[in-house]
Amino acid sequence: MTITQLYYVLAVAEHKNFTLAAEKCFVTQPTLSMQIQKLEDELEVLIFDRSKKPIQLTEIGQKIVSQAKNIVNESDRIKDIVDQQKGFIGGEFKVGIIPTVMPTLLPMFLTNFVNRYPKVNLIIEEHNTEEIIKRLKNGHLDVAIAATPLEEDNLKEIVLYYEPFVAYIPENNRNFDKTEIDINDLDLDSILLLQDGHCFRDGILNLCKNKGNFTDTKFHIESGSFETLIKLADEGLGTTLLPYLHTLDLKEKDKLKLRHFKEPRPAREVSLIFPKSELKSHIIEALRSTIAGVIKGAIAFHNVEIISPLKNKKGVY
Amino acid sequence: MTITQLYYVLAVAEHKNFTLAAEKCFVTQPTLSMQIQKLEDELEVLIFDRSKKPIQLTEIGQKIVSQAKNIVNESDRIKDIVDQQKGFIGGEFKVGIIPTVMPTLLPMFLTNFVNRYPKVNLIIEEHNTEEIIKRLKNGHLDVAIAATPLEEDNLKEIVLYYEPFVAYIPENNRNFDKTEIDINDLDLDSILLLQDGHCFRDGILNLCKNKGNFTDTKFHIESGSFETLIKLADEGLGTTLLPYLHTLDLKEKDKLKLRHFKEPRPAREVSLIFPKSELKSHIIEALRSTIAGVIKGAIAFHNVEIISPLKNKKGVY
DNA sequence: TATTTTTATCGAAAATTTCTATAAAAATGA
DNA sequence: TCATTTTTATAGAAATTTTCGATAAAAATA
Repeated sequence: MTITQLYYVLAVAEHKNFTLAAEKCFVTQPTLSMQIQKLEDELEVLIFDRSKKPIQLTEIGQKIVSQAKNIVNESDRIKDIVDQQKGFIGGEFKVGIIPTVMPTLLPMFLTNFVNRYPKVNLIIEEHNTEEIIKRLKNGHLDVAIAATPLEEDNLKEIVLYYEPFVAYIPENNRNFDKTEIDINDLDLDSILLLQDGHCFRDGILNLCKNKGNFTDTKFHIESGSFETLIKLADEGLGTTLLPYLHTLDLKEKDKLKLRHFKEPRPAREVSLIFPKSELKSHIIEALRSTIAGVIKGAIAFHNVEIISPLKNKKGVY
Repeated sequence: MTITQLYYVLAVAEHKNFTLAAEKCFVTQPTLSMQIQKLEDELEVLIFDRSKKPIQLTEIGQKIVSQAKNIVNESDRIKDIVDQQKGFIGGEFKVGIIPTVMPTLLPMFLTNFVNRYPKVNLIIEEHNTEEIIKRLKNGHLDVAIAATPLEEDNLKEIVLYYEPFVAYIPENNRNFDKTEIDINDLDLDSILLLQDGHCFRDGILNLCKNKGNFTDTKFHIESGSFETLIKLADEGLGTTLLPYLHTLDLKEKDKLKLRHFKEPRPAREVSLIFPKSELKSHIIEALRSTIAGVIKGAIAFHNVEIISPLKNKKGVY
């Protein structure tokens, strides 16, 4: 059994087609067919059911593929280990970002980073927090950007910045006339939230719980994007909370509906998260310093007391 | 990079000698030398420092070896997965056993098992509970026999038997004349115990704690074997507790010093422990049924109320 | 310094992987 | 249904890789 054979198996498992898989592996179809046959002979099992179209994995084939992924993954890491030791900043680098951070943060650092580290092949993926944790742990992501603290075993967190929440209050709302707003002013039943799984929502709910005024009311109107929430709020369906960076993109007339919170301001902690093994620590540090550089100009609320929703934790940002 | 090359690296790392490593791999020394050079060329690092005698791993070499172990381990599992699917009972099977179970249980089932499953290459290792958990999780053991419950993530437990504790009371002790003994009769300060790390000791301490009369006294006399404890007890240094199976091997005159407990009897739960992935479930079941068969005759206290020390759990054994 | 032990290098032999060409089988479409 | 297309398997040759035996070079030992 060779690692190459396992690669070939994974390619066929993915594309369900020997010819296509061979192309992706940059070999001819007979080469790939023979190598897979050799492996099947050695293990004395059929990995693929070739009678089905498209080709299917056999029961045992599924288990073999799953283990083959492990092996190929682990063997790819050898290269990473060597790069790490050499301090080489380059190679494939997979970054996971949560949806509520992606559109605002990514454009701020992307160009900067790829110019500074041209040898890094950056792969950005959007996932929710749960998926991000899973992928960091199984090695499908090298690093992630998400709301913290997560306090997950084997994962390390480095805070990038604290992003305050800003209330978006439509004109007909009773709080519209206030210049600054307090958390307790908000009617929790009418806060519009993001759908489950988005950590930003978790953040807000925890915040409310921590303030001791969280009621178990069901929020029937939930959306996956702030754009929708803003429109719903404008329709008079309630208020919503926006992370500060999102408010920068609002239309001028919508910006008039923003109300900052009184101190301690609710904020979310946004961090770099990565496996404790720190396999790509040099690239991670490169990413951290790039983001730190661009964020400094954008979030200028230094030394203001804030309160982080996920941990009711006070800090200075 | 090939799995074979990684095997070769591991062999040299183990034997610190190319010639010897080549022998163990059943290839000639030039073959092994060249393959390792090829890998070093591909990774562009030196794995071994050949200037030192005996040969040493470089810093990066250590990391590569550690990862190579992973990869080789994971690739060996492919064979296990196939065997598992086929229901084949054979191949390498590593069993870990704690020291306080090893000498009594192993002789009872070993011959029986190897006769019944001649294709299994049984490898027995003695480790303490902590080490066993580690090795089950990293794949160095297929199954283990230890005192339970452990309640470890990713490990499954199947109870083999409940083994009562029997008090060993020297003649000069105030409890010697009792025919049956109660847990509360024992003077905790003078119970002789096994040294730390042996789960049997943990078992007794928990038992005492559960009975609510555990004092934080330091036990200055601690030993690694029951034989020593018995001798110490005979010297008048206190009493000790023995697992039932150990009492069967005592000399006749020492058996006179044994006192069984009143119900509910203190007992330890001895279980098979294995990864939830159940890679070798057929062999594990074969082992379980073999042990169950021989233990039935040995521990004949069925339907007697017992109390298990690790969980203050009552059950019938 | 001679001897032994150990590792590296060389060229040939053996084994393997891959390729091209083509056959066989299956799916598609008129 | 039958020709056409698509897909996989097979065969033999070429290329590559792995291994070996012989031996050189280097290091350790006596």
